[in-house]
Amino acid sequence: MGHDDGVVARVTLQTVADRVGVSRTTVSNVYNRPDQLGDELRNRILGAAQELGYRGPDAAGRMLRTGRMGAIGLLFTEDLRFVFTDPDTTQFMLGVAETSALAGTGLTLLPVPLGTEVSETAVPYVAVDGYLVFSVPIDHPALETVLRRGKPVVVVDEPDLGDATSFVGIDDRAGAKMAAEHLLGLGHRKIGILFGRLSLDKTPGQRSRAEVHRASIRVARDRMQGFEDALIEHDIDMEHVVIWEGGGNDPDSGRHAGLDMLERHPELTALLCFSDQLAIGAAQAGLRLGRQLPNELSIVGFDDIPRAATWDPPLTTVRQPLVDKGRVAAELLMEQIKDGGTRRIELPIELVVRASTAQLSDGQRPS
Amino acid sequence: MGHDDGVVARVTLQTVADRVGVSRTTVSNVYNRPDQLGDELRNRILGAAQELGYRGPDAAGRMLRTGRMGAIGLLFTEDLRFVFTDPDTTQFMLGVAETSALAGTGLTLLPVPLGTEVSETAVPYVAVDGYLVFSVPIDHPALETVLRRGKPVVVVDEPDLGDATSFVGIDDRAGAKMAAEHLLGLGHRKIGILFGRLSLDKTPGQRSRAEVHRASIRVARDRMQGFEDALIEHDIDMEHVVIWEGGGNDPDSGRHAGLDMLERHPELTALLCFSDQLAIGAAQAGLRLGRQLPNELSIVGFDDIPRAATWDPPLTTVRQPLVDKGRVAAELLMEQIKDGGTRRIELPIELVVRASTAQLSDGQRPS
DNA sequence: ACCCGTTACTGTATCGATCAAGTGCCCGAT
DNA sequence: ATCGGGCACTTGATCGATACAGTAACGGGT
Repeated sequence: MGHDDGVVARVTLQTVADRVGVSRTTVSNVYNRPDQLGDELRNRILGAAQELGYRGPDAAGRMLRTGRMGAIGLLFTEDLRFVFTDPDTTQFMLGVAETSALAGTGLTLLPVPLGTEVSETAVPYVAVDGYLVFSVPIDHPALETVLRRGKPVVVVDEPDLGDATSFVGIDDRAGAKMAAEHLLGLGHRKIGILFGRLSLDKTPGQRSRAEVHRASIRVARDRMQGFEDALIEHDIDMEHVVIWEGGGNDPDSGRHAGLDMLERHPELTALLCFSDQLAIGAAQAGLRLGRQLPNELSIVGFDDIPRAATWDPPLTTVRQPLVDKGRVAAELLMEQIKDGGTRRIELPIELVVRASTAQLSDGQRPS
Repeated sequence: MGHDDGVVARVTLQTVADRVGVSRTTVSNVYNRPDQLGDELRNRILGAAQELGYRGPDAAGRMLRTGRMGAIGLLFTEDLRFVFTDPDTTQFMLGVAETSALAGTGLTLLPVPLGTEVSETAVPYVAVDGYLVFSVPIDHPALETVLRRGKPVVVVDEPDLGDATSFVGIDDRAGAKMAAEHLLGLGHRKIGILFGRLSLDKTPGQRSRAEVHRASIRVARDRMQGFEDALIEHDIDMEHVVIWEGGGNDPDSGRHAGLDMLERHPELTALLCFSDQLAIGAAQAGLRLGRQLPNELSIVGFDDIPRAATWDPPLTTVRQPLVDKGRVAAELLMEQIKDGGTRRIELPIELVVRASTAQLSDGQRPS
């Protein structure tokens, strides 16, 4: 060995090659192109490898030469807990997992919880061929780190970085408009809007229209636009629409925010929720306050997570294909790793009308 | 460049070093030991790096030299769907994720679904410092592949490979004995046993005692032993105990198997289930057949997943610390990566009595 | 003036594998 | 007898970075 001794001599391709009396490359071929060798020699080499305790080609050496890492990185800015708990995320992951399994590549989870220094995570150095960025606010520091590495990147939903990366998302504005139009069509006029989070700092509470338009989370901004498109068309005075930020995208946040909203604004007859998770919480809040669903309070969600259909009452919602989103995102990444090209894909959405929304009843009409 | 040209010249440490007029090593130190340089030089180098578009040290090169990959691999033999869906697994993952985040290492998911060739997955080549093997049957081919790489391995639950690897598990035999003793103490004598899966080939149906003892899944064998320990102490004739294999570890399998068991053996007054997931299914089956729980049918689960406490009726179960299991497993792996030592850790278990079990009622007693 | 420790850097020796090109040989076709 | 071509293998170059030993310059203490 050289300067750094002290270790037991490692067994490498060369060791095996020397023992058998062939070249390095030939031994390499045993593992990578077994068909290029005669049977007899291959078995002889395999035997020697076994005997010497050779463990197969070293990952680092191979990576250095080939430039391929055999794994893709998944960037999350939530607590990793989220990945395994939040239904939108798990659905998405299912799609990613399917594609990556098909491609025979590993899936490296890279959680960067709020408050963690990016440099203390594996993000800057981890061996991956590309990154999947899942719904990360544009001002998150991990984003810069990932971009700086210059590897292929696919962004899902957030943020939109133009042609530098591939992008998968939906037409959030149109989806939100559908949801609002549905409620307006049922006669509702006093409609509340419930967001999960508008930016990285998450204090729950009422928000002004302007604040929402300044949100750092694009999806929130776009959906707000969609809601407005419909509401303005129906001559609703936007300045007086009740808007709330729940602080998180989970039923608990939805319940708390829902209680606040409905207590301070009992005139509301319907709620537009940013997600099904929030909608579920809001529905609980409605019930808690003695409102019958959907007759005394209509609720619309977003996403169509599995639970939406089985909830009581089943949620009216805007369906987006979450599993497909994961699948497509992973496919775009593989594509980009292979030929470097970036693409944008917009997945279809659809209004799913279930039992959580109803015609505005006579009793609810302002006299 | 050399033989394989055609690429735009890459920017490496050397490029930057040449530009600034320092040595490669000094540039390396800018990234890895920033404190070893004077401020002025560091900034000059950083400036040049920026200007040349240097993206920071290459992962492959670094790995080759240091031998550290910065990620750990998680081997699963189930569909990856399982990782995000099965509550036992997600709880476990939470613990793993916590520890790995603390250590600043990536988490590489390596699903090897049944029917997939191991060589077509990333398992044999992926860049990881060690593997976490989660409940893999001893005869699974992926296991050999992992072991052959000679990296640190921590096995969780299954299989027990002795001192070659670290091991985290519980005393399954004792846990099962607790569960059985609880039912026996309540007066039950006609007790059915419901397993999820005994080996890789998963056909549901009734099983003999001997078949269970030949199960390739150690946990199943050990728990069977524990059940027997208690039952035999209470003079139950083991040859006539009804044993079922559900085919999977989910509520659906539990429901189907539960229906079969109770229809063919209506004399059963209690069920010992391999997991809470199965117990939930079995409870549904009991209700479907018009049995009142727990008065007309007692059910004991295993694991104490979050849902067990909120199920109706809340499940009596044997608690094992699933999150801790993940945490401890990851810690043992880090330890082994650092100093090579293997250890065995047995986590504590505890019988949690809730409302799914009741005293054998008079009506149930054989006349 | 001398000793000795520290700081800030340089130079060299690898780490292990793969690729592109080349070599020798055998075989059938001309 | 010669040529072309394919097979089975070898040679030489290279991927990018870090560990470690070494050294020049500096400065405080006596």
